[in-house]
Parts: sequence; C-alpha cells; structure tokens
Amino acid sequence: MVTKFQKRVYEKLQQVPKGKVTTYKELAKAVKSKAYRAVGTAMKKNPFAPKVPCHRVINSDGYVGNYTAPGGINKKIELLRKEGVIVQNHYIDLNKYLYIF
DNA sequence: CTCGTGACTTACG
DNA sequence: ACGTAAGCCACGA
Repeated sequence: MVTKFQKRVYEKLQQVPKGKVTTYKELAKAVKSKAYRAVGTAMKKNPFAPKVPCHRVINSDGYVGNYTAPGGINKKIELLRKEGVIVQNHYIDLNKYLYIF
C-alpha cells in the first residue's frame, strides 16, 4: 500500500526538474522528516514509476547510491546522463545538479 | 506490539 | 582519508 509518508516523498520528488537531482537527505528534509532510510525504502517500492523519477535521488555526498529496478545502478546512471547530468564513476557534481526545494 | 531489514547519515578510531 | 559502528525512521512479518 501507499502510506501518507510515501505520498509526501513522491510528491516532493516530482518537483525535481529534468537534468537535476536531489539527495535522500534533502528529500527527507523537504517532508519535514529525518527518515533518510525510509525515503530509500519508499523509492524501492515506487508504485508510481516512472511518474516518480526515483533515479534522480542520490546520496548526500553525490554518490549515485543504489538502484533496484531492472538494469541496476548502471541504468540509473544512463537515465541521468540522458537528462543532461554528468555522472563520473558513480558520482555527481552536487554544486551543479543538486535541486533545492 | 515487538523484531528485523534497508536505494541512508553521521560520528569515531 | 578509510572502514566500521551507531543512530535513525518507516514498513512488513
């Protein structure tokens, strides 16, 4: 099922424009919560894909993180590059691509 | 209700 | 700088 918490997260995530990314931390902050891990769990579920761009969510350091969908982490990077995001060795330049709500 | 798990973060040695 | 441990929250069994 889709919990209220997840809805909030997905809604915020949809605000991230193409060519930009956000971090689990920022996303959690955006929903006034510190459930960084729960955010990750929500992405894993992602009942609204591809409506919800879960591939635009990365770790606070710029590391792409994980990705359970078919294709794995590699696919995630592909998608990001297609959107114009430069990804190097699983890392993204937050100063250029981090989207702040 | 309690326990275990995870697409995380921060602190410490 | 790097690896490990602890802290965190939400969710399913």
